[in-house]
Amino acid sequence: MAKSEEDERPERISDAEHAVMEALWAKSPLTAAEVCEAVCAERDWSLPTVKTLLSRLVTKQAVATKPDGRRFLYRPLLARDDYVGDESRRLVDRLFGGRAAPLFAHLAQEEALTDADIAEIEALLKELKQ
Amino acid sequence: MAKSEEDERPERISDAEHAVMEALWAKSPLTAAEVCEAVCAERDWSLPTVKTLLSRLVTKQAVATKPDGRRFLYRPLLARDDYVGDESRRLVDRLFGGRAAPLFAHLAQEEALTDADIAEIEALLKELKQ
DNA sequence: ACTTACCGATTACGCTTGTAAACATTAAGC
DNA sequence: GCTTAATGTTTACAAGCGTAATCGGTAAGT
Repeated sequence: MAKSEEDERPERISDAEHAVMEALWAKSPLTAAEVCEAVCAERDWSLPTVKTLLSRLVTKQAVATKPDGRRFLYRPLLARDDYVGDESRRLVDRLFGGRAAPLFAHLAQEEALTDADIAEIEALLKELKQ
Repeated sequence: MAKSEEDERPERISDAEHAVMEALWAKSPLTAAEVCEAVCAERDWSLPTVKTLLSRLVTKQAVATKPDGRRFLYRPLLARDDYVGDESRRLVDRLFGGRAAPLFAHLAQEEALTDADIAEIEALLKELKQ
């Protein structure tokens, strides 16, 4: 295994592509038509658009295909947790110098925190501290 | 005032543009050359690149200019807090259905929370709860 | 006054993204 | 067997972005 050079270039996933990923994370595998059923109404897309996005995601190795008769079944290769973690960290790094507390302060300030959020975060903190 | 149609289209700020904004948020007003001093080394940019980004930011009404002799002084029009708030909310909306608690769960999981963060968040929670 | 150096403005150019049409292939129905 | 409908592939094209060179004006030095 001396050769792992052209390997993992994490290739950012665009906004439109992300919508497709969400559909596949919600349920997979799906055909292109099924993905369209899940997202075309919401985003006002046509089936060809979804197909383009799916191919790009395949190229980016974020989605895998398995032939099923004449068509393909699409399945996420990238785990949602990984994606979400990467994106969150990117934001925190870019805007808050990598520290989460100021992010929290901002969300609190904007009243983006519900009571449930606060309770949940408290519970998490308790766990972290022990 | 019946006419406020061509008004505020919030025009997303790109990644490169954001770097320029950070320089201006750190200190302003600055000349183009001074902005370059602040960011060109880091991002490996040339002065013309910075000038392009500055013009685009002016077009997007995120930066204002004031003539100073033959050159311009650049100053942020968009407040950092507003920008940061918008971006944070966008992320939370897109990835966590608008709820902040799952974001924290993720950051905690990735050990992106330092002890200082935890202490700070606790203090904020205390304030929020009262 | 003439040249020079410094600026903003204009133009450039390849890449990604959003959005899709056109094309090719093939399974299925008549 | 031939047509049609479904499906992936190829091509398209405008807008945004990253990165920058060039142009044109003008203040400053000589």
